[in-house]
Amino acid sequence: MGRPPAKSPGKPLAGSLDRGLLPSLLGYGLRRTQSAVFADFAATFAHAGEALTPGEFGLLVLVERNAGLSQMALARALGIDRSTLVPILDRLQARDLLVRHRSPTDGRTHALALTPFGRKALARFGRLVRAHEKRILSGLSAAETRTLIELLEKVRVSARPL
Amino acid sequence: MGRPPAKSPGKPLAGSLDRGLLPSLLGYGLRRTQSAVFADFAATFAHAGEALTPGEFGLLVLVERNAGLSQMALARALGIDRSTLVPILDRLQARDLLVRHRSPTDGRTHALALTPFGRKALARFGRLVRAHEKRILSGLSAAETRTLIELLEKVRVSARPL
DNA sequence: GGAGATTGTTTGGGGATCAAACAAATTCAG
DNA sequence: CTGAATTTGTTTGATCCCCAAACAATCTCC
Repeated sequence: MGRPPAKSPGKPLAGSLDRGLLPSLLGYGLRRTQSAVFADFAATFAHAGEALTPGEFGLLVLVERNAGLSQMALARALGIDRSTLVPILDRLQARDLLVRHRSPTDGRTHALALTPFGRKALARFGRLVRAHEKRILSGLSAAETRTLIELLEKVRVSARPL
Repeated sequence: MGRPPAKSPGKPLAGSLDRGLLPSLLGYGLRRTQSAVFADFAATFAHAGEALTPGEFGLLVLVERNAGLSQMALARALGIDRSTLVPILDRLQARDLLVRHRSPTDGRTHALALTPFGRKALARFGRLVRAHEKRILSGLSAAETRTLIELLEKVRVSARPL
């Protein structure tokens, strides 16, 4: 069988693997960057003694800015199933960050809102997120940052609708 | 009960929610874009009657280009724990895409390799991935594509609390 | 009033992820 | 060479995310 010129057999060099075409793929770079950013987010919060995921932060911001919204509306905004949202809200509610009020106008829905404690916590979280963003963007100029966010949006609209 | 002609204060319009500062955050845009790209990837494969995740594709490419590597080396390259890799390889092996050979030089390790069927399948997968990449990048010029991948890499370098 | 739709929840089924414990094999110290 | 330490793959246990289907409570519309 036509074998390429013999390489050192057995042990591939630690750390440096042949990634083939992967580095040229946007999807690959996106996934790796996302993973690194997520890790930086987690580290930023852990260092401050807080615990929160990017998804939870986004959810809290949405609830703060749209007080009284229903779980269905929130699930739709997050792009997840309404049944997926239930345990997430359970956890946030157990942490006293938000509450499910009964809607006075529609007995089926829950009106979501931050607790006073949740509002204070979110202000704290927001400061951590800004510090985190500042760090991951420290290698980019303001113009590059704008370009990056803009290009990501362009990609998003070209991808198939969910 | 007459239905109110105007919007009552509780109901935000479907789809348009106040996202506050989220759209200005790179992490948020990254997460949403990643999600859309993932959905497009899945749709592309489903449309062709194939089933594969981006992670599985990356894994198969790594094994193809580095035949004989161990599970530890692969896990390290993927940035996941070696115990996480086990069920993933089980599934791929059950689909006859790859095999765990016994290493002749080190009885502890498994030498991973694609099966002949796996190589043929990966060639097919590669064509689907290129079509998928072409679509998600259809809104960008070649220069913009290069810029995007380059900026993502810059971010990855800055986000390194690992 | 009653049929049909909506909402939140529960249950069941996939997976992804890590940590800890283990057996088998290798490497290393003495 | 022999026993201790390390490495590798696996199993188990714990969270977590995701969806689909079924269900009761509630609302809407005819």
